[in-house]
Amino acid sequence: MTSPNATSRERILANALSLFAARGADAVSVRDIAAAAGVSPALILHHFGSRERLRQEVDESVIATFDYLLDAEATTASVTTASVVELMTAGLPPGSPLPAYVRQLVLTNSPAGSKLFKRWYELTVNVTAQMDAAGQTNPTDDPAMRAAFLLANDLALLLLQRHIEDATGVDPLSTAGLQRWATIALGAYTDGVFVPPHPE
Amino acid sequence: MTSPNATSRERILANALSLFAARGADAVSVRDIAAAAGVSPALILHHFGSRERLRQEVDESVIATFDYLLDAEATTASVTTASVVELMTAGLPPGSPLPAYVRQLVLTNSPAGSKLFKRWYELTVNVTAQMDAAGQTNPTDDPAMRAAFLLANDLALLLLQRHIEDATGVDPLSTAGLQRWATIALGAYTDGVFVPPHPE
DNA sequence: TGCAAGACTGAACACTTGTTCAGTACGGTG
DNA sequence: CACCGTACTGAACAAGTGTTCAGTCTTGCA
Repeated sequence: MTSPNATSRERILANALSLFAARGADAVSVRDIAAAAGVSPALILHHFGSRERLRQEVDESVIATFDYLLDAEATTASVTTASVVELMTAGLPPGSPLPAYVRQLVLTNSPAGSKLFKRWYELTVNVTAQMDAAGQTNPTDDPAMRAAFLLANDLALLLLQRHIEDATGVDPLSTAGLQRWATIALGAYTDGVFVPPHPE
Repeated sequence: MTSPNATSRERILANALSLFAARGADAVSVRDIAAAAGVSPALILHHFGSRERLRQEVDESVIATFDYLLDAEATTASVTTASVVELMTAGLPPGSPLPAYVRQLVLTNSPAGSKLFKRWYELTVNVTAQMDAAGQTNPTDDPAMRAAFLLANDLALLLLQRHIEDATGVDPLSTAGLQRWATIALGAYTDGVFVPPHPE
């Protein structure tokens, strides 16, 4: 899980991230993390002061990772889909605990979750505004709500991953699943899903 | 919160539901519920045997409520939007803790959450299949994934309510907010959001 | 070599948790 | 009336929690 020559501090952080992601931060004790990292519980308090500060530091590291991913995306690739989920699956190693951790962040009332959502929302507003200006979207008189709609739908895939996998039999975050999902989403957002009530 | 002539057992159930919905079931102690219901902690164990069985009973009552709502919807109204969120906001009293509880259910790995999602998924599959047969939808070769997409987008509104309210300034589950949201959703699903890459 | 600073631990602390249990109050039935 | 079952409580228990602390081991610098 962690490279064996990592410092104890780094091992604590990495294992805390994994455990928080898997079970939710409130369900993980200092002793759990200590056992996973192979250190004594007291060492965690020595390095981080309190359980809460460890949690905050994990939050900050996650936010920093996303800042890095967004920067990398902004410089290298062109603006393609502006999908947070695709950004994550493309930029993170396959077994990364980060998607699960983000799920926990967004669903609890943590300030880090609010920060991430707010950042993604502004990104969505900007991208859709650019597309508006380029004439690539159908006009709307409620761009704020439309951005929220698109972002929420994007995150829904992440939040409901398990349930969607249960229902359809395919992990929607796998390569194959994501492709099917993206096909549906793209089709829905361009051609629509329902036919207009007054055809002609 | 609860009618004063309700039995202690009913008061315990109602207060447990509210507290579970607000904080998440794992963050609520037996003593918390006892204090809210105005009884001793031991009485909760007397009526329900264990904390876990109380939790299960709350889950069952929530599922029963949704069964009732779905039945009522099926008999009275015609199939309009098949939106779970609209079903909830229309069929529940304004201050109901149920939406928040469902959020908790769906986010944790609880069997009750899986049960609800599976039920809603089948409902979505059926409704879209009917619309397919009636020629009210654009054709797709992946109806299973399309149903998952529509359902996930619907639930996203519920799961991300707080964040959407923070970002847009409007509670998307309020009457006004829901109307704006529905307008966006309907427009997106009929006319599309993005213009096709090859216009003509 | 000596010493200071940091990494690190085991044991203990005060507290909260779910649960048990003996016992009280009460309401209906024989 | 006596009796029994049920609702209900206060006190206690064992286990788990975050945190503290005195003390050991190691490392690098004077």
